[in-house]
Amino acid sequence: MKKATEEEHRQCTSMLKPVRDSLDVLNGKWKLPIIVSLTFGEKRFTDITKDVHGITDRMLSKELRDLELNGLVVRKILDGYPVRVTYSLTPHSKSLRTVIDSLRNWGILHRKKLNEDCKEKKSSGKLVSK
Amino acid sequence: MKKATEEEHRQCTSMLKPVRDSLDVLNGKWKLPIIVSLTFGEKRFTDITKDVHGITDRMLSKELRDLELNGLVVRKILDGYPVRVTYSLTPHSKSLRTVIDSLRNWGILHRKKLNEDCKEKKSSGKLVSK
DNA sequence: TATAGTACTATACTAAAGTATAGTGCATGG
DNA sequence: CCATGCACTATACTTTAGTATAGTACTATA
Repeated sequence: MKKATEEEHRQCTSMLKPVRDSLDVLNGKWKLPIIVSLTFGEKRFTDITKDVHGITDRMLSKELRDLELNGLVVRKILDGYPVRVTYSLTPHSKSLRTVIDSLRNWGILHRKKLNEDCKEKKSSGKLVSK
Repeated sequence: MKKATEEEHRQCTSMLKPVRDSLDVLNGKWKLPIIVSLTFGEKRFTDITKDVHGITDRMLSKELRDLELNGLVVRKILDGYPVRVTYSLTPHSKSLRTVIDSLRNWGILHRKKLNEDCKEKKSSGKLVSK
């Protein structure tokens, strides 16, 4: 039995490593939302601002830089009179699709769950969430 | 074309909402790692500490409370001489499995990608990550 | 008797994430 | 000529996340 738990621990560690690698790159409130916005195609700075409700210019600017450094986003400058800049996903960041889909599905499930729980104990009014 | 972008914007928003719901619940450096640890079965406080490398007692204690409030973790007290406490996943948090798997797979992929990029420009030595 | 384990909490702190507000330079539209 | 849009940057700030260290009350073990 002692042996089994140690084996479990090893398994757990090897499962955790790549999960944490992902979390390191995708951390924070905004990176995934920005990527979701860009899954709908190349966009400009202000377009992303409009999609990702509540983000400030400063944050968007910073997060785009981070994502570019990590090879998830490409920045293209189109010269013209008002210089235009577009952002788009790299093939690599397109592989995040399954991550995003699973988060999206879970989000839907979780909200449904909260509603159900809410109905059960209607009076208590707890919603929790965070 | 104007119409199409507005339609896209609506689509994007409705995709983003549940993704952000998930992120709100799973935010931070530790929640998913803790859940991963518990996917291997009921565990005690110190066992989780050992699995989730680097977490402090304070953080673990706080995050477990958060997760319990959100209905993702159950705390059981087994009375005995040294009082023992165990934590386990709820059926609801077991539905996070696909989220975790996708993050894990992407983490593996991303690390592979970094290594490849590193080989290409061997001299430059950039690894970036964060 | 001393040490270590169990499941934490308390206090104090630093660092990182995020917000608020304003400003820049250039161009077009009314 | 004034306002607005574009793609940002700068400054200053607050909030949250996370770290470090210590301590508690109890028990079992050496």
